[in-house]
Amino acid sequence: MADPKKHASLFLHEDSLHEAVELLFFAYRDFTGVADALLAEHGFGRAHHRVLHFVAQSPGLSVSELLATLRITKQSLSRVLKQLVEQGYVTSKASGQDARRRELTLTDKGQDLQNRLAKAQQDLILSAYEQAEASSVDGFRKVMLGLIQEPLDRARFAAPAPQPRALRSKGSASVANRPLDRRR
Amino acid sequence: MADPKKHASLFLHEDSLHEAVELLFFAYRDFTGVADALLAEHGFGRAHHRVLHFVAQSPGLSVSELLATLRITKQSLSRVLKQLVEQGYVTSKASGQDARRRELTLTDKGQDLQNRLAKAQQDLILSAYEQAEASSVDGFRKVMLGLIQEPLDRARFAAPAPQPRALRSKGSASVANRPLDRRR
DNA sequence: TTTTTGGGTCAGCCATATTGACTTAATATT
DNA sequence: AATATTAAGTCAATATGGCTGACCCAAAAA
Repeated sequence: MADPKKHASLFLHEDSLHEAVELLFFAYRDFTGVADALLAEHGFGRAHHRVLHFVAQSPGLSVSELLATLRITKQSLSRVLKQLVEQGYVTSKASGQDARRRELTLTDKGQDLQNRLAKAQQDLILSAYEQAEASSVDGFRKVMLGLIQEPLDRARFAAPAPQPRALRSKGSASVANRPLDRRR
Repeated sequence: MADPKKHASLFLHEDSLHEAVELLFFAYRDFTGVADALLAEHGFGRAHHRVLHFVAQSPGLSVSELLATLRITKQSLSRVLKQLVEQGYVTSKASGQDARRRELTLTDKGQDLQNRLAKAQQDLILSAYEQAEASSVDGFRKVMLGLIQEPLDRARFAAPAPQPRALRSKGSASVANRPLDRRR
């Protein structure tokens, strides 16, 4: 709205706003769908998958950090987390610094399942990337980022275009290895 | 995988596969979130929203068509559909051609709610479009389309680049006005 | 006439979410 | 040292939105 020229060009795509609503519905339905069969084999659901994903990404994160990311209540998390811990997919050990905090990590068994779940979804994304042009990937990324409302969640994703060399470490230190935000 | 050159360029973006998984999670969470407050005011949930959306898009569609799109069972749909009909958001009348079929349409009340729900989500999408470059929208669209597994659902979206003139009618006959696929 | 189809319904189950209240242990504050 | 706050866990009750299985009815098709 701020830049009238920009808005004018977007006006041409007004139908595409409606279309985008459906694209999100169908794409997300199928994106989650590819992991469901695998989860069902283990008697798990999507809630378990989300826990595995975020624990895999930030090993050692605490229960309250996980709660903030998932945006569910402690009671809701406790049920699935308890199953994952009891069945040996996740370990929960008290922190050295603060013994109240429980640091969550995946066991080998948990990592193995998470790897297979991630592969199923990443294969789908790869095939979508292959069907589009290479330039589409960056556009996809920018629009998706714009859909994320919560600034803290948006901050999880490194800036794409303007990358100060100082911030790029040698390894592929993507967002995957950065600790979650610990601010209250 | 078929084209090794293409794959090589995608290889550079391997981290982006992992990133895309999270983008989908957060973007979809916030995308659905903007409609939730409005739905809650009416005592409805996302299931009601989906019915309103698809009935609005294809007025007169049948129950079985809606079931196929939503991929839920008749029993699951019946609960929410019954509420929507009883509370005067949706009408269900027997078809002239085939009296077994019930043709679903929105009442003015239903259309009004659907308009407000759509606006909330479309405002979010517009703001995401504005934050990205204009070229990003097409990339977003192509990748999202590639994520849709079901060919019938993918066919809902008109081809973007190669548009045979014969298929383009005069009005803005977007996907919104095309009847749903009636194949089994 | 018989079968199939579209739609509806009853009954029960499961997964995932919610709120509210409470406990425990550890850390922080005063 | 006493008190408050925090992180985590738990119990109980409730809601939503899925599911299966078993039916029924009426209309259309075979």
